Amino acid sequence: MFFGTHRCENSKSCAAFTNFTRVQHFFNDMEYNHRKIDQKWQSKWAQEGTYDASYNSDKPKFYVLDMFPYPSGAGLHVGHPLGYIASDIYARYKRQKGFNVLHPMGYDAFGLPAEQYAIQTGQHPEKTTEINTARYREQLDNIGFGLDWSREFKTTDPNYYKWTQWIFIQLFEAWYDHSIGKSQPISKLIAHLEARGTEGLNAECTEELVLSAEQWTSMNESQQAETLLNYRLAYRSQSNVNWCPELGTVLANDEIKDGLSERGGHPVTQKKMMQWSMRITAFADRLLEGLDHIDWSNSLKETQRNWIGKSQGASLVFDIKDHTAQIEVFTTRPDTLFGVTFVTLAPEHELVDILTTTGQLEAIKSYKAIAAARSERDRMADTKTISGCFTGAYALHPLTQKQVPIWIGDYVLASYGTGAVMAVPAHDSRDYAFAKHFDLPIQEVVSGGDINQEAFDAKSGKMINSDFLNGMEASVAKVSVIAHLENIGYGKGATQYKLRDAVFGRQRYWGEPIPIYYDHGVAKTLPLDALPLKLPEVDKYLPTLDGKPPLARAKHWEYKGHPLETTTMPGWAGSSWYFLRFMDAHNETAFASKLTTDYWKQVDVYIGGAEHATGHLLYARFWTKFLFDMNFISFDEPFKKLINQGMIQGISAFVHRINGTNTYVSAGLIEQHETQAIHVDVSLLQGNELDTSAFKNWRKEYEHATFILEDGKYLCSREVEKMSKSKFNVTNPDDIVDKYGADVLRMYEMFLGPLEQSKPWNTQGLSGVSGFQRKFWKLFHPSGIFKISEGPADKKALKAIHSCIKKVNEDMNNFSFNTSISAFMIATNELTELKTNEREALQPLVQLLAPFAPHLAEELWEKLSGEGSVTVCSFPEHEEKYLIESSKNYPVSFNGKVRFQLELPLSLTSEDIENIVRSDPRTSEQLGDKQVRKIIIVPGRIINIVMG
RNA sequence: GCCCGGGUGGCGGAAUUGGUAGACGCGCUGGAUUCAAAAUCCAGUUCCUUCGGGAGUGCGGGUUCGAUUCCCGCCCCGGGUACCA
Repeated sequence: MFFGTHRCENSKSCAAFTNFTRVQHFFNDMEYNHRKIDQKWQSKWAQEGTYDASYNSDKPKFYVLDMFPYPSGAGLHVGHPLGYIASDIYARYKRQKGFNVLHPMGYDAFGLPAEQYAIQTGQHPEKTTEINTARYREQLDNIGFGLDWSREFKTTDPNYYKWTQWIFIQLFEAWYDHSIGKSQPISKLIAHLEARGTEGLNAECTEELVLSAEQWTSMNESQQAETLLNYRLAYRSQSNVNWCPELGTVLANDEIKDGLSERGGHPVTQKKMMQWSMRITAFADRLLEGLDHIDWSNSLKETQRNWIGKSQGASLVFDIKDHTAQIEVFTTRPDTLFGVTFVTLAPEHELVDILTTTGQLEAIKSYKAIAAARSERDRMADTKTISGCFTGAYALHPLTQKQVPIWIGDYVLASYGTGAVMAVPAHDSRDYAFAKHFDLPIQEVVSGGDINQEAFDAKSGKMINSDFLNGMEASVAKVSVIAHLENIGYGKGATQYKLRDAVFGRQRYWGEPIPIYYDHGVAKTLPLDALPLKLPEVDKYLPTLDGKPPLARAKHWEYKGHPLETTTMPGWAGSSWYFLRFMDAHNETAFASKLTTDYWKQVDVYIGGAEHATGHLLYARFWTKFLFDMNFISFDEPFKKLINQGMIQGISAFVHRINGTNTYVSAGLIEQHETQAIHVDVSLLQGNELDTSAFKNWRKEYEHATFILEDGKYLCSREVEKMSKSKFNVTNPDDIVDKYGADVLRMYEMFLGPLEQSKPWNTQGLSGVSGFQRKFWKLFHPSGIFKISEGPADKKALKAIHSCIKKVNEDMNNFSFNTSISAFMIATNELTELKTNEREALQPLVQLLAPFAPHLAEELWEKLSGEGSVTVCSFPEHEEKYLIESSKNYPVSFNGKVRFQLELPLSLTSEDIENIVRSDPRTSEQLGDKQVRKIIIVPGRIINIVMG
């Protein structure tokens, strides 16, 4: 030991000695100086552009991408970088494996929080976005990511959203041709209409139109424009929104709490509004089918499948007594048609007002008002409250001509299917509950259940009470009914999707302006040279007094004298194609050149949260397929492999205030009092113990707090929650980096648990990883000074290293980084014990560790005089010859319970093993007076003796 | 409600996918070192136990020589649910 010769003679000189040792630590290698080393390598990487990618390379390409962050005002907490660390490790691994790696980063910066903040403070969202992104960048840089920052952009950069707007225009100028299963330019549709009208047209549309060529050509410009909107992929139509009259704006479900606006607590109602939408439903089948060819988790694919919600059944119509109109319904159970005892319409259904009889007018009107006050989510979730109202009208059963009452009920949603259902209470639970509640008849048509007790929803059984279907199996009846309906002209087989067209317009300021102007009411797109259409200045970020969106406040919001569109694009617009922009981030003449998109192609590995399963991930697939159809890119899925990282949760701390007092009682004593739990900042705690004086200083309201202690301490109760500033349970990565270094943060985040799982953050655990790194460093500095031996390494050491290499390689492919880190710890512990110091053993370990702890690895690599940067050295592969075992310590079980161990050579056959086990004295001891009934031997695994 | 995850010591988690449950780390306990503390090192640490054992992977069943792992039925927690990102 370096300090072994120094002896402390008396207490006075000892203080001096302590100071001396600290100075010594600083000046030699004994302690790993993370501040110095992190800084050294981070600036070197930045200087040399170590992570900048280039598309012309003879190496194979590999594209690693993170779901880019929304830069919130709170800055990053330790939960945010989890996915970035994982992707960084993988990108570095791929680089060491000889790939040309693209790993960029940017910001998804449009969105509500910045707008809300702007409304509150009057500060321009651009300004706060600027501040927030700068802070994010600083925090990200601290962690030592191997990111290509030369490609950085924000979705709010006009140079970026210019191309978001351009893609919108391409969507506007396109339609979907089902006869070839592709998007097509609108000019082809116009040519078709001119030549043949709608004859032979198989296009995705809002409403099925029948037009002759003459009818089309005789239309005026605005009629033609209106007609084309029926087909365009970006189009305008009426759709339902949450309208808050007091705020004069549309609200997200997220902004509504218990039916009232979160801001101000005003009532919210459902309202129809003219809105820009995207015809994503045209792509439903391809979005479904494409899932079979991408490497995403089954759960995620399943979520998308359910969201798309393809169901097969029949579409049929009911005549209405004394009306010419018909009610169209979609059903997945046409076999149960004879069991229809009523028809239910969504309260918003367009026929409701026409059908309602005078006697029912008042009742229907007030029910509609009640239904409008409920959000769609409430209506779906609440299956216990049953409500509805009879319209007074009757529908005629298409097969029996029997009259069935027409009801409205809020369990039927206007946005799903046709907004009307044929109710078969005997075989559908929701219909059953409705029928029971309103005492409507229930007619059984499939045998097998007990309809007095509950609906029989099973899709199999024999048909009864169903005329010509009687005796058939339900699945056969289904086919038979559809054929019959087609014959009589009352229906046909149909496929229905739950997926709805995506509403694209937002009544907001902080989004991309939609590049549309209105020429005498006709929507027209801006020419390319007018892009980007920049966000205008406004006096306030609020709607106008007459309820128009904030952009309507802008002066001269017009193009060549024509008014511009005032809604903006949703958050998902910019994030639907950003992965393409990273391939060619500074292109001024195209969203990205074909050359670069052809080279980088899909994202090979995409990492992000599961909360984007149906939003972002579906829209990005949709836009990719569209751009593929239009030949702008040559692949039709954006993300080949996708990993969902879990959340890092915070462990919140609570103090317990005795109700109505300013006295706080320690957690163990709360049962004796009536208390309220209050969040307290976790930084005020040491373990679970509260620093009461720090608490008093924390906030004015606690200045005069008094405490009831237990064992002289004030203990807080703890709870795992989402990590969030408002819960005072956040940990800032900067603090960890400062105290332990970037590599410790990186490794600890990975060590916490499986990447895909949620797990709570516990700062105490850092010392484990930190200890590992010191130990690892010490292998190279056995007596405080760097030293490496050149001779051959011990056999045991080589075995330890090669099993570590093997494990890490396996884990790398499964993204199982937590187990890699324990493998590193195990190897380091063993090598420490073996006092291993040979290059043969230690150098590969540095190469292996480089993706996880790049700063430490670079420093050691330099000391080892490795060639170039460790970031491009090869990644080690294990050699089996070091791992071969000759014997196995068998567990010997009796009836499944392990009773003793038996060390045996692995070369033995089952018979040999059986003979040895039978003759072992411990076996007869275990057997007692029982007989061996069977012996199960799995060579290399276990021995189990069944006795009895 | 519906859809998708998850549940293993005091805590985060591991377990070759049916074969010794609790690797690795934290915490805790004891010891060494120290005037003392930090750091470091060593030992122990699922629970119960009459020290022979017994129980044990959310709960209740089942399949199997053997189940954390497979099957059936529940309970609890997290995410999504179409204008949060």
